[in-house]
Amino acid sequence: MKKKTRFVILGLLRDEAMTGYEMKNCIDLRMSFFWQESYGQIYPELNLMVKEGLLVCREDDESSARGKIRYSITECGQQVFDAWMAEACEKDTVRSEALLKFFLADDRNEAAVKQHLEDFYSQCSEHLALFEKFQESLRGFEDMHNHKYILRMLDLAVRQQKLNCEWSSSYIHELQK
Amino acid sequence: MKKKTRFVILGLLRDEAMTGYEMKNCIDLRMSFFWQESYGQIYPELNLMVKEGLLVCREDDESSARGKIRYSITECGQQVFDAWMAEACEKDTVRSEALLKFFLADDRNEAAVKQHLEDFYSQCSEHLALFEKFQESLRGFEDMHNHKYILRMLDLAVRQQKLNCEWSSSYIHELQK
DNA sequence: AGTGGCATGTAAAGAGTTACATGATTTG
DNA sequence: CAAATCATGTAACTCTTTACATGCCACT
Repeated sequence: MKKKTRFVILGLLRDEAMTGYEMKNCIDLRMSFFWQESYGQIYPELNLMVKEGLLVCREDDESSARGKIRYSITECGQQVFDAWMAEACEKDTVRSEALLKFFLADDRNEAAVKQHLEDFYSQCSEHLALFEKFQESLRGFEDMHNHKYILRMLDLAVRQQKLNCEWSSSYIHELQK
Repeated sequence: MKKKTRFVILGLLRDEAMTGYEMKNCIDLRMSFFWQESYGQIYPELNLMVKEGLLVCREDDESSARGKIRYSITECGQQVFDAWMAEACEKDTVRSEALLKFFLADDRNEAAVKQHLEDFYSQCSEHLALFEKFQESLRGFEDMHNHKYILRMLDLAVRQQKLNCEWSSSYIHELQK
C-alpha cells in the first residue's frame, strides 16, 4: 500500500499551477468519492518533490511575511506521472462504517439502522448534488474534449450516488412498514 | 478515525463462534466490498478482548501443540456491540487507485486507461459473482428472516458491481472507436 | 475589533500492512 | 512426500490523521 500523494499532486498540476491549500480543497470537493489526502501528507510531500525536481514553485506574494506558494509540474514530473499511469493498480481499500453496520445488524439494532440509513441517504444526496454541479461546470466549456476523462468518471460517480439514494430510500420505506 | 476491529469481530461472533483465521476469511470473502482487516489487527485485538471480558475462548484441539482457538461473544460484548451500533458513523475512507487514474488521465494515457478499465471490469465481475453466490447461499435457508439485513446489503453490493461492469464495458467500447 | 476563511507547516499519536516465524493438516 | 492451506502470532515499518502553531486577508 504505497503512498500515492505525489501522483495525485502531479495529476492535478498538469491542468494548472496550484497551491497546496487549493489541492487539498480540490481533492475534498471533487475526489473524496474515491480518494483523500490530508495537509500532513500534502505539505511535506510538496517540499520533497521540489527537491527531487518534480515540481517548481514560486511565491505569489512577495510582500507578505509568508505568501502563497504556487507549484507547477516539471518535464521530469510529467514523466514520473506517466510512468505511474502505466503501472498496474493496487487493490482498493474501502472503509464504510455505515455499510459495515448495515451488514452486521440484526433486529435488536433496527432503530439504529433506520437512523444510519437516513444519514446515509442525505450524505449521498449531498454528494450527488456536488458531482452534478461539477459536471455542469465542465460541460459549460467549449473545449469539452479536455475533460473527456473526468466527465466519464463523473458519470460513474453520479450513477453510484443515485443508486445509493434509491437503495437507501426504498430500504427506509421497507423498515417503516 | 478510530479503530473498529473489535466491532467487526463482535458482529461476526453474534452469529456463531469462530477462530481468528475464519474471521479474516469471512471479512475478505464477504465484506471486502466495504471493509478490510489484517491478521496484525485481528489476533492482538482478540487477546485484548478476552482480557476485557468481551469474548471467551476455548481451544478446539487439546492434542496439538497449538490448536485452533475458537471465540464466542459474552453478554458484555453484546452490550458493547449494541452501543456502537447506536453511535453515529464516521465518514467513509475510500482509496481506489483505478478510479484515481481514470480521473487524472488525459490523452497521453489512453493506452493505460484502456488496460486499467479491462482490469477494473474483470475485478468487478469477480466480485459480482462472489456476491451472487453468497446471496444464493443465504436464500437457501428457510430462516431467511435472520439474514434480512445482510441480504439487503448484498442487494446494494450486487447492483453496484453491475453498474461498475456496465460503465467500464461501455467506456471500453467508446475508447475502441 | 472580531469572525471566518485562506494558507503553510510540524510533531506526535494512531492506524494498518507486511514480512517473518512457527507448526499442523490436508490433498494430489 | 511435497505443496498448499490452515492457523496463530509478533515486530518493524509505513501510512495517515489530528492537533497545534502561526499569520494573512476580507468582511461586518
